[in-house]
Amino acid sequence: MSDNDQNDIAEFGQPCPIRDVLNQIGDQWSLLILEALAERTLRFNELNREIGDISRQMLSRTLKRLETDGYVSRTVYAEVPPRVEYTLTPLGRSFLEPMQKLIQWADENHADICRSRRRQHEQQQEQARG
Amino acid sequence: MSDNDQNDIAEFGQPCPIRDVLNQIGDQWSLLILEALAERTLRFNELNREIGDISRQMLSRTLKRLETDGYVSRTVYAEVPPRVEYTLTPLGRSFLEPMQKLIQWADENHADICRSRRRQHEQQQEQARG
DNA sequence: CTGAATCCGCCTTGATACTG
DNA sequence: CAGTATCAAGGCGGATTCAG
Repeated sequence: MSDNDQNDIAEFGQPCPIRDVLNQIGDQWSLLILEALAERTLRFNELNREIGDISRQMLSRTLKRLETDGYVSRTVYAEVPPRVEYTLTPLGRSFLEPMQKLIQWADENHADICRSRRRQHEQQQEQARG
Repeated sequence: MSDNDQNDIAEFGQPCPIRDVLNQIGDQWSLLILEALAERTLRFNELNREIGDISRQMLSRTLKRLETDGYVSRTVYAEVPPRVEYTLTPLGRSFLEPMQKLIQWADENHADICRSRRRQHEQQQEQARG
């Protein structure tokens, strides 16, 4: 598999930390999952219902990656029917602290961003007509 | 004209603020550009050199989107040869404040994440052999 | 110098169906 | 219940070329 050391960068992360982190959690679903798990431990299908519009496919993949990176821990109970619980690790929990600041910023400034988009869009329209 | 003419939701933003923001700046280059501009105002080719491994194509695209969203302002000087300067808007500057916290977190925890990846990877290797 | 336009490969994502 | 396998589609990013 990793017969050479060149693959290590690809497998174990870029040298730039923030780029690596953003690549991992900047996708469609990771943050939503982490926030859902911030409330409480959840099972697979509970997460599925909680998020609503995620497919089991993507939920499974994203959870696996979050687990690989150490944000989430996965516990399997030897029961019938099977039960698997997902919960935040300390790392995942600590990640949400700075992220909350960013979420707050997004909430406060999203309207401005949309306004800017609208304005730029209208200017382009005018230029197109002019 | 543009790469694609999308519908209003794509142009003016998703209803969820943080998802919208992350989709915009969570790409390969946006954050690097914002950080470069946090130091000082830069011209197009200065940015190109500063970042190093970005193509002019992507630099142009990303700058345009950052301008559209209001993070960056673009000033054209009527000179020969042409000169275009990019600088952060107040919005862009305010965005970097919470983002700095996240960058700091990434710097501090990146090693842990890589360690976790390595460990998970080795466990999978063992399971494959077992 | 500062981009825009075009073409193209890859990766992510989604839909669907199947397994234990 | 908790996933995995497979296939198809679209977006992202890169290389190259053209333009003002």
